[in-house]
Amino acid sequence: MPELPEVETTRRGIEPHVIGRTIEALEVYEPRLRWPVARTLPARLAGRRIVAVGRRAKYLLIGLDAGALIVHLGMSGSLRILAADTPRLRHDQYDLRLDSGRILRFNDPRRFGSLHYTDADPGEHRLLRNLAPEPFDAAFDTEYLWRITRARRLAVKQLLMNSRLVVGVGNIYANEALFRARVRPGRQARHLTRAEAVRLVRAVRTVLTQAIRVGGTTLRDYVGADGSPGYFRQKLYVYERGGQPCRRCGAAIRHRTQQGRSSYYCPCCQR
DNA sequence: ACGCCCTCCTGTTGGC
DNA sequence: TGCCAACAGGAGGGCG
Repeated sequence: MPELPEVETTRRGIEPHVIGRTIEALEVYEPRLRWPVARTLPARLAGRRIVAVGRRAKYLLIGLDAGALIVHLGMSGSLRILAADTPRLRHDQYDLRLDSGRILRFNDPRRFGSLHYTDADPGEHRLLRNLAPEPFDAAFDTEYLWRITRARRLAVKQLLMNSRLVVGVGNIYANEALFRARVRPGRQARHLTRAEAVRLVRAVRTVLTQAIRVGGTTLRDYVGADGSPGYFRQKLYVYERGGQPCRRCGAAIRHRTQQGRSSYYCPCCQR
């Protein structure tokens, strides 16, 4: 599912194809996404030039000469660069037609993705305003994690997946980071030790970095801008490995449902 | 303030 | 073999 590494891979993949290009048209085939795509969007975008492609948490920010697009891939979305005459497939939801003769095409079987336009600073948009610091920012350090875990009774995995506290980490990377930090997903945040906080900050960063390096994780739908899958699935230690031997110690990986989400951990390596 | 739960959606899977 | 229910999950919003 698109988490930070998949969004960053998409950002890097589309950037060279869209920077400096002018948007000829936005064609919306299915406006019923996570939030309805504004009917006024095509008129606003026609003729705008793309000047930057950024990312904040799991949001892609496409900077225009006036305003910006805020794109979310949801849980099954992907953005691809294609020739303008590429036949449409099932679940293609919108196309951004560029003056290069190519299109930026959004495909999303489950329609949890979204597309917004803002004429102000995207960071002030209601979707971005309350997000936690980026995992690679200096602000995301042991001190920060220590502070937000004190007095919190929620499970540390829920904390990692709460975008007001930590961004970019979804179910896959939360499980993987916790394995690397040797902390069980169900542990209460407030019971994290200082040493574990140090390891967890490091683990979040390294797992995201390593995933970005191989183009993210493809379970089913996700592909990068050129249509190629991510290869981090082969590097997973626990996710979707219930019952299989731990790659570190050989014990059977456990699976359990936590707040309706799958958690995986090694009963031997993780405390 | 905190934290749980619901909701959106559809392809896949597993059980009977 | 075929049908249907359960499941998966990002994340905002509602509620206790």
